[in-house]
This record gives sequence, structure tokens and C-alpha cells, in this order.
Amino acid sequence: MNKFGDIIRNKREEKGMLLRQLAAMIDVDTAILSKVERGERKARKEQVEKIAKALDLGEKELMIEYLSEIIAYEIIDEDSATDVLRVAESKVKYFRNHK
Amino acid sequence: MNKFGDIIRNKREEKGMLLRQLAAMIDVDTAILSKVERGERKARKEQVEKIAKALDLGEKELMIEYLSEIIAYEIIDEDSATDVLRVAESKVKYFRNHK
DNA sequence: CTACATTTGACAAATATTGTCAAGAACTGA
DNA sequence: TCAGTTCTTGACAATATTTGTCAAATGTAG
Repeated sequence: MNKFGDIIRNKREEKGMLLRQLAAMIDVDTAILSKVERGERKARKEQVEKIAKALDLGEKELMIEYLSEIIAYEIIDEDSATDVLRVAESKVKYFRNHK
Repeated sequence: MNKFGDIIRNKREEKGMLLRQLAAMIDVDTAILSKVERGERKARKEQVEKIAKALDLGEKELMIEYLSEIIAYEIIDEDSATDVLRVAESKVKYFRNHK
């Protein structure tokens, strides 16, 4: 189980890219990218898309990592976390049909 | 499948309470409660707790409805919504063990 | 119409998120 | 060690989002 930030950092280093190089490609300050990679700060959705393209990571897969991690932290302190996710799945399906 | 707001409204009306009465009990402006019941605005977590107590709804159950609905709307436009939830579950479990 | 309940929308206040920057720490090679 | 470079940190500003307040508008029943 890799964290979102680790996925990016690993791939960036595999490619031999510097923080500031990737940061420039995705048009973000180096400091922010540093924090994102270490999980100190959340990226923005548009940044995730740019990162995926810049690093040749599947955009869909990276987005799943990104969104799921945000959700995980939203409910990590809830003892009903699993139930919350199950109900969320039902609601997604229901709301899609009844918009 | 009931929406969070409907659950509250139904229970409140069952009990014959007025919006302003419940609003007073949970210390919130009537306008806000009106919007919450109609799903126009999200409640805050502390308000959900107060509502549960005021209406004799299970706090745990109501909180599940509340959180799951927030999450559902976060991902309703993602075609990978189901995957996101599955991965989120894994991450919750993993992060709990590796805090 | 009157009285009351609810809804609506504009706005302000409070919070939270995001970006900027410079200084400092860590690392590298000579 | 030193100089050069990369990365990290934290304070702060800018922006955006959330939340609350209020009064007017709308709806409802007698």
C-alpha cells in the first residue's frame, strides 16, 4: 500500500527528475510539490492530472489513489468507517439514477 | 434510500416539531436548518450530533448517513467511484496500522 | 386578510485552502 | 572542509469555501 505522495516521488526519482523540474512541468512551486510528495499537503485535482501526464502514470489510476486517500483521511477516526463507505456506494448509485 | 435531509425532516414532522423549534434546540438559525433539510446546504458534524439527540435518532446511524452522503457527492461524477471507495477502505485499514 | 411557518437570497464573518518566498538543512562532489 | 545544489520548513499573504445572519418573499391555514 503506497501513499499518493510516495507514488509520485518514486516515479519521479525513477525518471531522474528533480523536484523543481517536475514542479515546473506542472506549474507549481517546488515547496508545494515537496509537501505533496511527503503527504504534508494535498494536491489539487488539476495538479494530479498534470502530474500523471508528466510522469507517465495512468491518470485514472492516480486519480483513484488521490481521491481514495482524501476519503480515507476523512473517516479514519470513525469507527463506522467501513459502513460509511458501503452506504456511500449505495448513495452514489442511487443519486446517479435520481438526479 | 433516504437523503440525510429527508431523514431529519420526516422525523421532525413525525414529532410535530416546527423548524424553528428544532433549530432552537440545536442552536442554529432556522434558515440553515431549512436548507439542510432540503439538501441545499451541508450541516456541520456537531450539528448532526445535536440533531440526533434532539430527534431521538441513533447518533451513529445518522452520522453514517451524513458522512456517506458527503463522500457520495465528492465522487458522484467519477466513473471510478466504486474503485475509489474500495481503495479508500484499504487505505483506512492500512493507515490505522501504520500511523 | 391575518398570523404563522418556511424559503430564498444577499451579504458578512469565519475558516480553510492554496500560493509565495526566503532562510535553513541536507546532500554531493571536489 | 567548502561551494554548489536540492530539498525542506515555516511564516505569511492571497484566495476560495464554508458558515452564519438577516430581512424580505413565499407559502399555508383559518
